[in-house]
Amino acid sequence: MSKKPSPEQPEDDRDDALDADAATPAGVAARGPFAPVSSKVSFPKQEERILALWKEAGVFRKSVEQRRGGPQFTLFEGPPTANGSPGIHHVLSRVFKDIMPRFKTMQGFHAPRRAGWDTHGLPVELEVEKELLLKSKPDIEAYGVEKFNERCRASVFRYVKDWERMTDRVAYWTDLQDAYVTYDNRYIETAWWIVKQLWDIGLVYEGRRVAPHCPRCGTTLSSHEVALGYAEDTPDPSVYIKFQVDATTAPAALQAHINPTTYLLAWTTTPWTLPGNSGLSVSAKDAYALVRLTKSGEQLILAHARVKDAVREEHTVLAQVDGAALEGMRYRPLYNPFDYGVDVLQFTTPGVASLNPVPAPPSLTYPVITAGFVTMDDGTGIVHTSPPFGQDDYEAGVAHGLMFVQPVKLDGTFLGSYKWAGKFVKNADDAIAADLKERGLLYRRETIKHTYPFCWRCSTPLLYYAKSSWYLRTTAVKDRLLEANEAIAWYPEHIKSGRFGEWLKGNIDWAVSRERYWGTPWPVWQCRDCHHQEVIGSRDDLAGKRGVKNYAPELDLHRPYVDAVTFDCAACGGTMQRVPEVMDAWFDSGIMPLAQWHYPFEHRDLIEGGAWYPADFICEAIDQTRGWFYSLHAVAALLEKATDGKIAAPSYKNVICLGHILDSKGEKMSKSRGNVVNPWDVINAHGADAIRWYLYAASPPGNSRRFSTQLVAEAVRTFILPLWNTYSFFVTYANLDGWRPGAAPAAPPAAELDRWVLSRLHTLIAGVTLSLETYDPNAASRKIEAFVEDLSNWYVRRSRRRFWKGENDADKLAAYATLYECLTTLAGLLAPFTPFLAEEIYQNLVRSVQPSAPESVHLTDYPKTDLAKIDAALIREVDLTIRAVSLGRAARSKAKLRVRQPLQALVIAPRAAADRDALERHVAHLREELNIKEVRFVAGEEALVAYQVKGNPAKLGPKHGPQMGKVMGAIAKADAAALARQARAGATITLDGFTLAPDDLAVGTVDKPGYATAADPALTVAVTTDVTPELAAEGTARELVHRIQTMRRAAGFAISDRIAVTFQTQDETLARVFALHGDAIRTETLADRIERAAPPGDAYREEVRLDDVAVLLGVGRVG
RNA sequence: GGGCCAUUAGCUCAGGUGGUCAGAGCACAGACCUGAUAAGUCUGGGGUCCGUGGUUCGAGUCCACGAUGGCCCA
Repeated sequence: MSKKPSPEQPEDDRDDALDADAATPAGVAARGPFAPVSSKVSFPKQEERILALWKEAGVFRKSVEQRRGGPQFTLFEGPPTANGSPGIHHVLSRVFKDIMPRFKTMQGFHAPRRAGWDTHGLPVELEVEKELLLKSKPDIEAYGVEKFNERCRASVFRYVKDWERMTDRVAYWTDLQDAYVTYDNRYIETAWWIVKQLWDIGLVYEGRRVAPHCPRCGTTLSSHEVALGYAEDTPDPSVYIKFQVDATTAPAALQAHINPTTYLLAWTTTPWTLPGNSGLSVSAKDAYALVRLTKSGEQLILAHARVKDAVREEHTVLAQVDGAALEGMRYRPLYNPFDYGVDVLQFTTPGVASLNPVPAPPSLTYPVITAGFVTMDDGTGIVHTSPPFGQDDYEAGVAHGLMFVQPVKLDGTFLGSYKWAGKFVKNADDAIAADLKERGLLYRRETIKHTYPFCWRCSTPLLYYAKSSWYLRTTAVKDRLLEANEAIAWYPEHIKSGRFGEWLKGNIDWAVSRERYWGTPWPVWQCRDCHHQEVIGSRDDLAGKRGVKNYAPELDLHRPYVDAVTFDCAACGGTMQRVPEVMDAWFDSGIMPLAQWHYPFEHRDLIEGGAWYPADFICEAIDQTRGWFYSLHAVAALLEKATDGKIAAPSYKNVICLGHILDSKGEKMSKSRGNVVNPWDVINAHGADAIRWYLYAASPPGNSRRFSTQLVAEAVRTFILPLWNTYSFFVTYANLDGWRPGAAPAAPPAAELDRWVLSRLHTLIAGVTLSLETYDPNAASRKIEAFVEDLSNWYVRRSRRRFWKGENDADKLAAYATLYECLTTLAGLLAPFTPFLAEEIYQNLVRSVQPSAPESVHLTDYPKTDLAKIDAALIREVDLTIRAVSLGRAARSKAKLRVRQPLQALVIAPRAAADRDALERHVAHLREELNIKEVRFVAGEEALVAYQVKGNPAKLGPKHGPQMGKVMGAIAKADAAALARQARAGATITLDGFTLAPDDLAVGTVDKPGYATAADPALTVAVTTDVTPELAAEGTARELVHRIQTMRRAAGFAISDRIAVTFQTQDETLARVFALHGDAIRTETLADRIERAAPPGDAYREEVRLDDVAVLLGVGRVG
């Protein structure tokens, strides 16, 4: 091996990596075409330079534009809110959103991407309330809705610069300039249009729903807010109430036992809801008992299973019936609302949530109903039901046509003429209990502690309160929701029928209005006089109304401006005024497919032509199943019905549903815990590619994942650096040789190594493409990792001498062409994953020598598999060879024979004949890798190892007990090889009358003298351990080469410097090594001469010991 | 209280349809190799595959119940 003259490697970090036309750095006389690549590189700095290049050349725009005319690939951006700074979980979703359109673009799809911002909603209002120190809705109104909404509008883009910087820096390619914004008038107009379409076919209605309500703030709380305010161990009354039965309505089975003091016994922790009672719920399938209290003679009806806990006095069970039999039985109200001046309404048509006033009947009774929510876990199995309070109660009221008695005002105080009128509900509990006790209707009273929600702002207990709300009748399209879900490909798949499917099955109508300020105004106008209602479907619609006032074309459609617009009532001529509600911000997000284009007022072709509807791909975290995933799906199904299928469901075809990012301890990241990872710390330390690669490769996207900066650093070490080193290696040698890519060689390369790695490469292309086409970036990235491992640790290692040799023969050129193909193909494959690294490699390896090539890797086509280059058999053979090498190293290690010491033979005993044939084709690699003179094959491992068979006392003891000694003795005396063969074959062995199972024996192997072995299931590999004086001398010579090379480096010589070597030793054996192997040593170390002499004064010298023999070595530059 | 997911080595994770599946990487320890050198290779220790029952000739793998954690709902 001869070393060619070479320039010194530049140490500086290159600054012109991307500038293919830049002059070669001063002082570097590279003959090759490639910019030198330092193994020390700052990836974050390099990425910044690449960002600048993309920006300058407009690469993103070009990548989209050049595919115009290709099939469309549409991504819907789930709009984030920019009123908080982006965290690592936002990086996660941006990165997974990014990869698919990049991949599809390179496959020829036209994939325009449009950003969007979610700008409405309670979180925005809360931020502003906090800033302005406002505490309630009255506070906001006093401050002024106009000014309040101005502040909201100003705050939503507070962190938009941070978002844009992060988006740009992690290379999430999306059009931020043309982002859609949900507060835009055009966006709102589309929202109105959609509501109108749904209204016209009866999918919109006004109803009530039970919502957590803060009586002090006068507002509904979102579930998120409720979650903030739960207090455990809240004491509350626990009362058992007696409801007097109407004897004539009792079921036949009980009739005979009913007396005038027979009661239904119910339990509640909220006595203040009792005046609103209008029904008692029982479980149809459970047994109920009529019990007689011995002492008082009173009779109670309650669940049989609850008698023991609820009735703690002497009693007898008189009769028993199923809950179902109690249905329809009636009882007298505790408080007849007609006597207390409270409005009485009723769900007059069971199943319809519509309330009508009812007149007072001559004698008022309420019914017993059956309901699914009744359990036998606590209480009496009879549940006091009050439709104005509690979701279950309300639904039961609708289903059974119960009366609706609301004795409590929104501020939480009682109205009417009750003794406790004007009191706050919680303060009325005692008065009500006392009143019932006085009337003999209180059976028992205790106090319990349980978890109860309080307002997180003012600590007022929340009331579940039936409030008026606008609904979208999603239940009318429930079947379509389920059916269309079948057409969506979910990743991971379990979401489809699991979390999302279950949610759809339990579908209830969507309460879509909010009594708030900063949101899309609900487009219903109502007549002040006759309550006639109209929905406005567009600005023109509003402008054209008869008698319209306060409307102008430039009108901001938000509150309070839109509230001022009135027009004449078509029914009575009165004044039509907008109702006060705004829309749920989830509705904003759900209509985004149409609203981002101001459909149908503009861009009809984009939607109706199918380019922008439905989406091919969306991607968000799992918490969106009931958020955006649902709002999109629900809007699609409703619109499908309203447009006769013109806008069809589903509105998206593929979803990657991401798991959450947890901290390194598996806990949720939250500001209060202080365990939030700032994405910038990670980006600045390791780069965006590192964080991207980690997120793709570490675990399947649907799993929640523990995150730490440490793990990103690991991704750099295990993947990015090995790839970078391979690339750096290639550039270094290609430049030394002046190699440049030419026309691809027509014939397949002669070297098996080349054919092997290309076969691996093209298998990889097929695998990665398939994985990405099935939305599995995780599988794709793992395949790439495995390939880079093979490329770096087998192909390059095995090929190093081919690159290093002096002459530029065909073999060397083939090696260059092969490695070049691998690296440039990897650049293409990696472009959607690690866009910066891919670009760097592409710019230097392709653009620099091929000015006509596309100016960015992101403008190239995705690599395509050449099936002709795939040789599956060869891949298996090399895999076997790598394993044999690994075993050979293990065998050497066992015998403590370092690889620098040549050994005579490697002996392989393959189990399968085919493996022998395969390995025989690769003996050259085995010899070189293991530093072995010859490779031999033997038929069975008996030539290499002897068997040692012992009894396994743990197994044999229980079976043979006292006979153990005999059994062990028999085994010891028997033929070990024969026993081993039988045991390994899994046969039952009979020995001296004992029956032995295979695992009764412990089979060990002992290397035969002269061999060290290592084995895996397919191969046993041995090295000969005899080191002859000749081999020893050769080993010492190699050791000397190594020491001299190390000294060259320590002395700071250049790779190509020629040297003179001197040595001094007392040991004649060592001196003979210099004599015998002097030529080899000189060649390897680029030494002109070797002399047994003292080192000259200017030489670099070291006293070294080789196997306890001292030698003074000196190296000096010559010439 | 309900639903979905996860639980495999100290850490991060692989382990289609039950049959060498007890693995990889990192970390740790020891050794080796090396002009890709702030890389690389090999070896080793370390695990009741969360627990308990069940189905089966056979269970990380299927079923039931339970525990812990995450998420979404009550």
